[in-house]
Amino acid sequence: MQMQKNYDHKLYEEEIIKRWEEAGIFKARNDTAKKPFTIVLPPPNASGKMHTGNVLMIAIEDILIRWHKMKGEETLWIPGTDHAGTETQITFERELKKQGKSRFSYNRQDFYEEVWKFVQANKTLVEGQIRRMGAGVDWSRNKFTLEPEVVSLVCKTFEKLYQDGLVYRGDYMVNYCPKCGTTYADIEINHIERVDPLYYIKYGSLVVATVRPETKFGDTAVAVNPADTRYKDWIGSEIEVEGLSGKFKLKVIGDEFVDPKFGTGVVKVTPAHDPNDYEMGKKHNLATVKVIELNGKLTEVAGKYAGLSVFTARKQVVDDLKAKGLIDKVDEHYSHSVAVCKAGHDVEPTILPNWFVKMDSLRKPALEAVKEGRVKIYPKWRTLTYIRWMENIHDWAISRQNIWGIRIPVWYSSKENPNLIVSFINTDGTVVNGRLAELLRNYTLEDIKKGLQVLMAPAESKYKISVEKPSEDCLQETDTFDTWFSSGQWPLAILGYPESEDFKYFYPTNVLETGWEILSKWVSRMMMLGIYLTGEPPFKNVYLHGIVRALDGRKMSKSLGNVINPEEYIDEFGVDALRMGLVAGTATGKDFSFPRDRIVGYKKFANKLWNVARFIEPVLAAKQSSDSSTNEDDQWILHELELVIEKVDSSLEKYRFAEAAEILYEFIWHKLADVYLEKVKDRREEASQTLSKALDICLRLLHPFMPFVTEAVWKEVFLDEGLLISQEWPESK
RNA sequence: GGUCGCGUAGCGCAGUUGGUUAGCGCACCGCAUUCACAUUGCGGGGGUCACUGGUUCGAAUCCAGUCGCGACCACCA
Repeated sequence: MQMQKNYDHKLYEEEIIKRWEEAGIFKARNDTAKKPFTIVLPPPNASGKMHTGNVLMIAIEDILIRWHKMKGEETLWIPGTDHAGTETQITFERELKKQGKSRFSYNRQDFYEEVWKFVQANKTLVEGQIRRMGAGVDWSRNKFTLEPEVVSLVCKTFEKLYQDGLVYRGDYMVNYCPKCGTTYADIEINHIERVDPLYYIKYGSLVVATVRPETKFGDTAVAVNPADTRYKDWIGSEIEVEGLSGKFKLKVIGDEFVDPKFGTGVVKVTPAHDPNDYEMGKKHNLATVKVIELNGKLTEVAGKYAGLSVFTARKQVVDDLKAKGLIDKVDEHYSHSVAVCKAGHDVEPTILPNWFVKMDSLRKPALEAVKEGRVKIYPKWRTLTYIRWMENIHDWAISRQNIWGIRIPVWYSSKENPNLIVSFINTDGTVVNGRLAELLRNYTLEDIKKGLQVLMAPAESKYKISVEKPSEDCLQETDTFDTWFSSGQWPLAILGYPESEDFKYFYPTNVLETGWEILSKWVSRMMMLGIYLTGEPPFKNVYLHGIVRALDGRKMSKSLGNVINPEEYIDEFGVDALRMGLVAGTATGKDFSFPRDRIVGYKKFANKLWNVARFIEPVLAAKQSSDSSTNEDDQWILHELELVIEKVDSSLEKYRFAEAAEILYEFIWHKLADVYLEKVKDRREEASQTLSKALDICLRLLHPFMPFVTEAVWKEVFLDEGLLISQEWPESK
């Protein structure tokens, strides 16, 4: 059948995917005679659609997989999706709000099941998109992070960490968001610049400057810099302060932390609600007085302000201080950075018992593996980012006050812990909360368990860590694991650690390819947990791609309205062009703007290749090549072809994908088509062998980059040879 | 504040350990047009490689500083 004049991607993409699937090309076997090559696909969130970053990620990983497969290795690329705890829950709760409901309308169990249903639909969508990209993943090994085997591994790891003394429950200063009802890890918090009034408040004969006057009820000292001559003599003394509810006394402490240049050089110390004050409090043995409740309201220590929200209280406190003449002055234009959560709410530094993993012993081998070059990071300069992060890491809070996630396997005996604070939905549908001991007078433990929403265990609670429920009188912790705690074990979970054949054959994986922005959040955690459990880093190489920004060069965001939907580009230009354009868009792993021009260019390139084949195919079909001979033109193009094979190989070995793409583009278009094809027009049949060889090798080399058009052309020209993906990678001499 | 990076043609970028006339895509200008492809071909214009100084026979490339930009991390009551 004659080839059409132009290549139309829409006619081929779906059909080619089916041919790969039917041939079972990407289903990996544990073939010990072959060298394994493994990539774990960074699991996209199951809560949304694929974005341009995912496209780039899939494109690069598919290049590696197809390249190694053609080189004869046993390749395995495992797909999966992530439950993305906080993010998914926020998305789902937004949906609930539209129906006039919230997570407090459900007990824990029912809520979890509702989110599960919500996620299933999106998960199917994302999986369909990965498939449409032509990704050579092994769907038979597909996993979701909340499947039983994964949950079981994650819980066992937690138990093991605890047995090794690496888990503790501690009072800790956390970033607590009263609106989200959850704590956030430091790395999840954003700091934004904002202008707020800075109040200068009279503290006896001293004046302190603060943006948070409402926390004054929790002050347990004032601090000055020991080198500050103005206040040196005050250190160690006690000052009497006229407050809103009478006089009180405060110690004056000296601490290097205080910046003499800020405000008056005197700082009020509130250990319960400020991370630095917390540190100072520990150092100077100060009492910790809680002013703000977990619901964001002031506690009884605030006297008449108790029960008010932070902002209301601040306003009233300031008004009352003014009325009493206790405000010295107000700087209305004080610009400072404020910690905000993912949803943009102000974060309340709060003391809350949480589960922590000690980092000290875990980070050491993970740092050394990179420093000693056993794990290589590309581009090389990102190595520094990793090393700096690992050197400065502190203990990791792994508990989240989220429902959507893996529930922490910790148990509190109802008999031993009368002070547990419990919320549950009663059999009549009302929400009841209070101290467990009191609730048990009116309700049965069974009813509480059944309707359980949240429990909060005070610091002194007795607990048991166990994957299995220890006894019937126990309530399970309602916190879940930080998503990064489970995804930090993803390479192990997905390979069936510790017993499976897959794990024994395919671990450690060869390349971990992901965006550099999760180097610290994800890559470092996989390193630590992977080494901790197996003694070996989970991957040998890390390739970090840049972030794809919008056409205007800015970060894509819904609010800017500049988000690019990859599917539109797939429709218009084809998967090959989109993939190749993105891969060629940046050579250094830097962030880059969505390279629309290149995508257009590679669509034309696909057509160019198609027409090169249209030129060559009739020559080969005539099969009169017995009288073929070579002249200097043939020798020239064959020589150039050798160079291309070498260059593409060496570029790929160095993870220089854009370079390899440009080499192929340049050769096929400007040497093979523009020069060589023009020259042989008068002696086509004589050159048929050279033409055949050139096309054959070009298709093989280009296949990992543009799998669809190459496979389509291959079928037109070399049908008898089977699928192109099953051919061997060209070796340079 | 700490760290990493960036500044090369109108725009978007490449330039590997310093080495002949600094490249690529898009855009622009001129010419060609049934012959594989107009999703085309041939030709062309356009750059003090941010600035200053240094190392060198030789610097876009190495070093120091200045200016401008970005990101990450940390954080100031």
